[in-house]
Amino acid sequence: MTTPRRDTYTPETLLSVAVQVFNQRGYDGTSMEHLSKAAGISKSSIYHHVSGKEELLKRAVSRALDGLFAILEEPAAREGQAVERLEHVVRRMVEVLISELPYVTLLLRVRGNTATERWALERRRDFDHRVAELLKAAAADGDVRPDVEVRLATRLVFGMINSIVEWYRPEARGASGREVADAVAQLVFSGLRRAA
Amino acid sequence: MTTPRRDTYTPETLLSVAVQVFNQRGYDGTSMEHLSKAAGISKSSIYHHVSGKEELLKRAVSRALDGLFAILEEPAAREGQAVERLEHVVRRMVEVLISELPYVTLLLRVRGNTATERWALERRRDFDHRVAELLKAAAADGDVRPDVEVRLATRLVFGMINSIVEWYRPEARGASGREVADAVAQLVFSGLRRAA
DNA sequence: CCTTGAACCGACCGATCGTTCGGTTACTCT
DNA sequence: AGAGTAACCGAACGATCGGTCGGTTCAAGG
Repeated sequence: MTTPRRDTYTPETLLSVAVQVFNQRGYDGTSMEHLSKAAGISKSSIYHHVSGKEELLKRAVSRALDGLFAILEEPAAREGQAVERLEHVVRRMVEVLISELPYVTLLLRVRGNTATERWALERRRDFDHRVAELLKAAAADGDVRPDVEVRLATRLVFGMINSIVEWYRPEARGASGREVADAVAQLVFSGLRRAA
Repeated sequence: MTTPRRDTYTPETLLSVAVQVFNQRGYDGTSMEHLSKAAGISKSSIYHHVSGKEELLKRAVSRALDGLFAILEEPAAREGQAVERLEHVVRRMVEVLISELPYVTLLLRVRGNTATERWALERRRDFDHRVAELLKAAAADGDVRPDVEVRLATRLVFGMINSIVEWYRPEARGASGREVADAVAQLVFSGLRRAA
């Protein structure tokens, strides 16, 4: 049994510091010196916990991707009408995005310069395609308006959801995750759903 | 009269190359070596045309910001009902974003590490506030649904519009700027406008 | 008390960063 | 032909990059 002896860093606690700095300065704009200053330990000490800068990135984006993919495994995302499953996924995306804000923020900003970043981009595309399939199915059911192209609508909806990371600040307590999810669902579906 | 003698670089033509590379690798992730390779001239030759890396960034974001602010000066953005002016600004934002795609893309990705980036962020905030005022006025007129908070709706709409830079590729000829603007207006306003 | 090992550090590595400098080339104008 | 100059180059600058190395500190376990 290894009990934590004192207040010291683990790869996880170090990650939470690193992700904050990454999001503030950008991954490429963050040096190990920046991280060491923010963490309050020396540059070399960071390498005692993680193998390097890129492992921190990998851990961060993995956490974000795991949270998103888990949504697709939820019962409400797998059973029922496509349009209902879609609405559930949209709402849960907003909630996960907010609960894992710094990690998803970093994920949405990777550009593909390293192998890790390209891997993250690929997994993101997979997820996007899975959601696009849902929208396509809802369109086939006739549950969304037919005058906006499915492909285009998917991208715009993703754009709206993902943009939340650009302004949502949990400490400001302006709106809870559920409230934001409600607003997004309102905007998305009152625009998407065929008028009764 | 200075006629261009041969096919040589000017600050403007060099900028168009640089912005492409910036958008592919990220500003911080782009070295002068990368730029020189992409431009086909030596690293030191770049300094014959521009004062350095940051001037390229400044020129790029200025061009994007000028395009956006010009929208607010158009007659249709200054006269008439607030909700009509808002719709015009939204449509024109999409069109400018697409016609100046690489420059706006770069603008939307700056993080604030340098003085130029912070200046760009500040001007962006100014623009956002101007548009938010329009939405607020439309809400006061009773022309948008009252059950979604104005502040939140503004951010989500901006998010949807700005996200276009993440996927729109002019060479693919999937949809013209006007077609995308139509789709955005459909989604935004069928969700925003009070049912008749 | 003494060994062990996690946590940490300063000094340093080769590589690369943005930038500068002293030229050379090649075109225009007279 | 000769002067002037825009466009360009290779070499090198000090600074900083991500990462390594040989330790030191200190609490836990026997």
